[in-house]
Amino acid sequence: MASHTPVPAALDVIAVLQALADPVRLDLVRQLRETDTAIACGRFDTRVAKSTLSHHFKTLREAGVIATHREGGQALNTLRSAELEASFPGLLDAIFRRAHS
Amino acid sequence: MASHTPVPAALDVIAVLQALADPVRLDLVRQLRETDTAIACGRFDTRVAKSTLSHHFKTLREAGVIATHREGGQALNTLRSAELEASFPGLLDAIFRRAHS
DNA sequence: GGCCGTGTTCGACGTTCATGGAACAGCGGG
DNA sequence: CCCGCTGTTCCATGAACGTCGAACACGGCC
Repeated sequence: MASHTPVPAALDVIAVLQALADPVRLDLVRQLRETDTAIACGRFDTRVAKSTLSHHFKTLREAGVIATHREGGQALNTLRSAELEASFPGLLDAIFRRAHS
Repeated sequence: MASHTPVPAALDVIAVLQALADPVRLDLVRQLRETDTAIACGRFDTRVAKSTLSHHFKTLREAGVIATHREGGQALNTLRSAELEASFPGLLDAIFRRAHS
């Protein structure tokens, strides 16, 4: 299951930065941030294989950047904005203010 | 030479995040940020070998996070705070507000 | 039950990376 | 001139990473 990955107790700076320091993952986070609604794994705009996508989601989940909850047949992903803002206020703002591509 | 590495024209988000997403490098940046003065490569508080340290400095330099200028017998490193703030305002603040090595 | 859509897991492959030792270059001081 | 200090480069090694295809698990739906 997707929710099998435990949510980290405290957000680790290195883990979060490593999770965001990848073009594909940063783009996923960007899409989550733009819509601000839960997005199923298969609905993202990306060119990588679905197994690769699943791996990236796992990385983001383990870093505490996103949360995944099953609903119906699909896994809905949400950005953990509140937790990120609590640990690193302004981080995503700083990254995406100029982050294109 | 240290100054042989050209300063990147525009700061790349991925490169900056990758540069900061390493415990050793993040600690180097933290030390530079705390003192806010130029620090020679050998003056940093770290446990890695000097060749490893040189490699990390190269990474930080190529990402545009730090600048190195030779003076006397040693290479003085400075944090490129202005450029970082211009490209990603509040990034370092967000990272180090809670980043306790 | 059988099928299909959705995600995850499992190798596997190639690349990148962090690390350290050794050798080298530049520079200053005796 | 030679020695010591500082930092870089070269090479090697082991680990981690990104990528994909195939196989599997789960849940609706006909």
